[in-house]
Amino acid sequence: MKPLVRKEQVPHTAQSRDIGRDAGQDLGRDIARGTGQARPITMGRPREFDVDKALDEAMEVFWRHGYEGATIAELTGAMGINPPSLYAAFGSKEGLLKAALDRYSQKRNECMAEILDAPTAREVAERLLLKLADLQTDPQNPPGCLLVAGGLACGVGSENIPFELAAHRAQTEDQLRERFIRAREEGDLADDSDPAALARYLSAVIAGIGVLASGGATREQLREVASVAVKAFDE
Amino acid sequence: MKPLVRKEQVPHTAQSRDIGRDAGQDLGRDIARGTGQARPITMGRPREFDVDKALDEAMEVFWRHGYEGATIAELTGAMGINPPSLYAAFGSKEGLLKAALDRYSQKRNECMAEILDAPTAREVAERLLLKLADLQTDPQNPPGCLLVAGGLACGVGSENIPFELAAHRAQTEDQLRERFIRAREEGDLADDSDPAALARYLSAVIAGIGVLASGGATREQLREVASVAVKAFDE
DNA sequence: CCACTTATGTAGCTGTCGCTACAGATGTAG
DNA sequence: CTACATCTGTAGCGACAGCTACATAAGTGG
Repeated sequence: MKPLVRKEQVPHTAQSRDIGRDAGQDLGRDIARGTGQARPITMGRPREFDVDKALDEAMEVFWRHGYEGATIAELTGAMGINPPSLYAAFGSKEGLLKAALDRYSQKRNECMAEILDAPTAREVAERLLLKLADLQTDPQNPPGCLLVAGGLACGVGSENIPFELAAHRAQTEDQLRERFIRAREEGDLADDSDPAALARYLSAVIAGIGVLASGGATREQLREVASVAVKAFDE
Repeated sequence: MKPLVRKEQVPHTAQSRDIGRDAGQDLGRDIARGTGQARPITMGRPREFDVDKALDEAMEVFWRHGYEGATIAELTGAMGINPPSLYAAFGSKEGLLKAALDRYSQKRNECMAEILDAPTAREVAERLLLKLADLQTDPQNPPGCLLVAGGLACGVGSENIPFELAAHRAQTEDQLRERFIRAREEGDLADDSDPAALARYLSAVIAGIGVLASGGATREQLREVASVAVKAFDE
């Protein structure tokens, strides 16, 4: 597992436990950021594959097999590239996961915007859970949620993966907490309610739905779960 | 990954997708069942390690690192035995996991008995969630729940692991559904309530708590989640 | 044209994975 | 005692994991 550095090398193995950061220090040019903006103008041979398309494929592999279950061979196969291209663009398997997670969260945040626009806290919860019930049983992609199925517990040498996933999950919880704080200020939620607890509760239900979906639950079953879950907002 | 059978051998690699079953066909004598009953009397050299103690150690390793993240070396190290002893007793890494899961479920069912004895459905839910909030943050064992952290998505060659875990999770859901059906018959739950949906909802919250715990949530935070979650039973 | 920079494909490296052959140890059955 | 059956430790098997050296291709800037 030890990165087997032969001579010496820029230590991009520096155990960056700090999770909020972007991908590691630039090695090569810059760790390809899959934000889709046309690359300004660069020197050297241009990249021949579309980073975002490749990330979508990698995301699917991680999603279906988890971080440790996804092999470089399978990833490169799905991405349509060879290992050196992967390592030049993303630095490492972990770097690739981080990039895929960023892209995953980005897509997720697009949905979140309109969900958070719902007029009441209860309606935010309802829209969110129903939306996720649909997304996590969409035959278009693997069942469940990448942020849960990616790996809650990993072997030695991949200890930060679970942290990475947890950090991305926390984003949603943060957004919900902020929204519920606002809801309380607006009188939508009772004064004695606890926005943080509500957000954490929803975060748990979201994760739970992801687990059920991974286990093969149907869309209708998850929708029922959502219906029951929002009752907690009715007092 | 392919089990690399050299000559020929009893095909205990038979992809036993049927999840309800016991460990594979007997190879050697019998796949050690960790039920603790004194082994009646047997021939050959007696086993020198305590199967249940060893299973407890293996359980902890799977719990902390997941199925794929747990290596044979780490497992045998924790169990205090060498690989041949492991394989003689449990057949394979997957067989060991199954045995550990059975032991996990067994312990869990002991708790469940008194929880299901609670007088009302709501109280069942409350006791259960609070109990799990405590268990999953018990510093005695890894955070979270083995049935969730063990692996929701695995690589090729370990496809049945997630099914295995899901089957064990379903046990709890089944128990809850039965209990809630009884609750409705007793008038404790409304006639128009859906015991299956309530059980599935609770199952989701349980899994969600496991995910939060894996991510480092504190006991108090999980207890708050439990408090919010049971409100869904208040109508 | 020539330097320089970066991406690509082939081939292969080292470490570790799950697992096992084998010989010796330790029990029961007769 | 001799057979037989099973467990245990040492040592190591083949397969594959993540990753990279190297030569070549394909761009930029002068």
